[in-house]
Amino acid sequence: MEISVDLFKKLKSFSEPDLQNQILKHGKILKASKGDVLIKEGQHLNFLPIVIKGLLRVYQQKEDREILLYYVGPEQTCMMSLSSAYFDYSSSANGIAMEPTEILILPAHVIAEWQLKYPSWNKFIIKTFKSRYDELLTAFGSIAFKPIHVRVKEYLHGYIKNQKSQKIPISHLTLANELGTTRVVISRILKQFELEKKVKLFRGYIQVKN
Amino acid sequence: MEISVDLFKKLKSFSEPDLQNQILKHGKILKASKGDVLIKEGQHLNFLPIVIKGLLRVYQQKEDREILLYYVGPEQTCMMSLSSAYFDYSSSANGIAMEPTEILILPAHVIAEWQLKYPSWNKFIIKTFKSRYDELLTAFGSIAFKPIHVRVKEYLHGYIKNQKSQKIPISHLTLANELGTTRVVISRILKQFELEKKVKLFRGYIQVKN
DNA sequence: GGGGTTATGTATCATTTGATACCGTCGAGC
DNA sequence: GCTCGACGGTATCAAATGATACATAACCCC
Repeated sequence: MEISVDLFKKLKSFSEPDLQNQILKHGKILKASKGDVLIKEGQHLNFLPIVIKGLLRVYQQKEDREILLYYVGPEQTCMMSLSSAYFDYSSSANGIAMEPTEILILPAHVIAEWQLKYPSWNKFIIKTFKSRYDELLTAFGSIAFKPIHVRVKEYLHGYIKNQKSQKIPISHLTLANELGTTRVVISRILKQFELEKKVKLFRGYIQVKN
Repeated sequence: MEISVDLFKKLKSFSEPDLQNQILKHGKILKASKGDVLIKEGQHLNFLPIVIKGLLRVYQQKEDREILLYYVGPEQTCMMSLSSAYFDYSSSANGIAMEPTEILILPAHVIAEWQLKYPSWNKFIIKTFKSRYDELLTAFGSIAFKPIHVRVKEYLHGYIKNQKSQKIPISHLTLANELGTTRVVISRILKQFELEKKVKLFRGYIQVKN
């Protein structure tokens, strides 16, 4: 698909006209449907994807268990790809579209030079590295020190804080995959929370009280 | 302490003469003794430390448990400080000198502009971000999916691979702190390994067999 | 050699987490 | 209505991990 200048209404991080021209010249737009797998573990990536609209979920997998690393929302890019693109490494995670998602694709060979030429690009990259690192560090601290029921609680609270809604549309199985555990464990913990009047459980969603 | 040009024999990453001059102009050398705490959780850092000689250990702590994040060796810098220095955040980990260590200290306000001016500096930063991220990701995967005895085994093998020695000078307690668990757990696992003829245990060190 | 400190061995017990199995319910689609 | 698959509840059991306690041994320093 062709790119239009409208793009930069959505990607405000890239302010320099020169950079915008470069992006228009080298970039492509990709549209992904819900459920499309965009990145696979072990795969070499020679492009950098920047989400314009929608949401990607990036996670690690081991046999039948998986664990969330982070989400990539609009104006963000994916750490795995960034590493791959700069250093020709392969990805160590999987990425899947959670909803219909529009992605700007930039070829790896152009972005290294932008790093020096365009301050806003540079800042974007550094910011991405830092925020992804912080997220991962937080997750690491949680999994190293906190019991699962606390992580569940924090997940729920994190959700309602972001979405401003007490109603969390997630199945027990999905929640288990976010936290790297199994469905039964989650069901048990949620049921306990319900007995403690902290939540109310429904099919397909969880209502957090007061 | 004053800086001399000799420095750049040890820090080969910084090749541009201009950058070297900048470093000479703004940098200071700090000497730390074994056990000196250089970074504390929550602390604001307005400088970036680059290790010249020696070793720093960076770890997270929670109550009486701790877990290793990474080591900072010669020619490397610390992720926490990097984040702090670029974004004026506070550190979310602790850093301590493991041996007598010499550190180049650069004030935070100068490094942001170097990022655009000096390609070798830029590369250094990106490389640091990437390798720290990869380390953390590996650690995260391990702790999420692998039982402790496997992590112990991998720690031992990682050590002998780096140090080319089958003799690992570490106490059970220290090893427990590297992996985020407790001494008794480590003793139990190592004893099991010994019964399986995989290692031989001594006071203060572990001998890995064949 | 004595005294204090650190390192290690080990037993016991509780708790957390995970694996397995089975069942009932709900909702979509026919 | 019926069927099928996803979802959730729950019981049972096993394994991993952690907490506590105590004993012994090695080492350091004086």
